[in-house]
Amino acid sequence: MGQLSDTLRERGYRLTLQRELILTALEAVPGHIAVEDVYERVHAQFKQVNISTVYRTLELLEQEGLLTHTHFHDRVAKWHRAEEAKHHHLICERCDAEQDLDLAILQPLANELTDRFGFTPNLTHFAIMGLCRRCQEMSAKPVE
Amino acid sequence: MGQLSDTLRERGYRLTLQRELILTALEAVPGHIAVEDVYERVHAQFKQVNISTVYRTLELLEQEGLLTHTHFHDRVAKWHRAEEAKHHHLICERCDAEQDLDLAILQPLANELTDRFGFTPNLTHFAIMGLCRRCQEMSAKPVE
DNA sequence: TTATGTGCAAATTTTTTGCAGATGG
DNA sequence: CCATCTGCAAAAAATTTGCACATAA
Repeated sequence: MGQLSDTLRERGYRLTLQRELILTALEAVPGHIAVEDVYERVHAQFKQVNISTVYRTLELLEQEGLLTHTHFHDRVAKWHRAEEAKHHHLICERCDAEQDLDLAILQPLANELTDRFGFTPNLTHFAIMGLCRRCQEMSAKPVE
Repeated sequence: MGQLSDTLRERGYRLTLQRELILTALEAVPGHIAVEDVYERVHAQFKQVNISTVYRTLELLEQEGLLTHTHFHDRVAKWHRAEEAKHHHLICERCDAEQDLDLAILQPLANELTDRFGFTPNLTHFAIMGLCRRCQEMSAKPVE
């Protein structure tokens, strides 16, 4: 089916029902997703799936370079497909909206960091927090 | 003494020995510091200080806008003085070295995000992970 | 058949909280 | 004096692990 499962099978991993469900859940969600959310989606379909299997599968996928995780302002890990690493995210701190961001827009900054400091940024783990247009307009008129 | 304690006192908070020690520890460390590290430094000097006091003090300082915290690739919160938010950090994923980064270098990117997407990035919480020059040179010749 | 994967329950790690007693101003 | 802080111990939240059993290939 999905691209992730193909890759796993090709590399000699077993395709269990649990893994299929987890992979499907990941493919259904465009942006970042917490372990807990993966678990809920999977568990809704198949009760006896355990959350430790979710953890183990995500870890496996990360080892295989298919997934990465980041931590935003809280301590909960958020996962997303490595393939999507081409376009990164602007994440609104207030409403959690995610907007895609093309890698190209970060390139000038990346080049400058390399030129000036010899530092090679890892843009795989990259998301910029802030306020989206809508929330900013709302915060113009006081709400709370 | 330190600038942080002055500010706290001015705002009507009590300056306990615990707080003094925590503030001194924070002022002694330039970059990011984990709760555990603050605790160790403080605890070394004054045995009966409890780690929950460290948590509570850091939280208070964040409320007062004197400190911020971020999460890097692990789930442990890393704290740093808000005053230092003017210059951000390049952090090496391999050796943990931190290099200061002037806000100015991020300004073109910030402007572009605002112009193109109406998105206002929160540069308070900003650190770029990657490989520093030294680690990169080392990884040229295989080590492991 | 059997190496790999899973469920379960218990352990770890990081952080938070309730409460009774201590203390700065 | 007394509102604010702290220590302690226990709870919560997120994640990891050991082990016996299950199962994809």
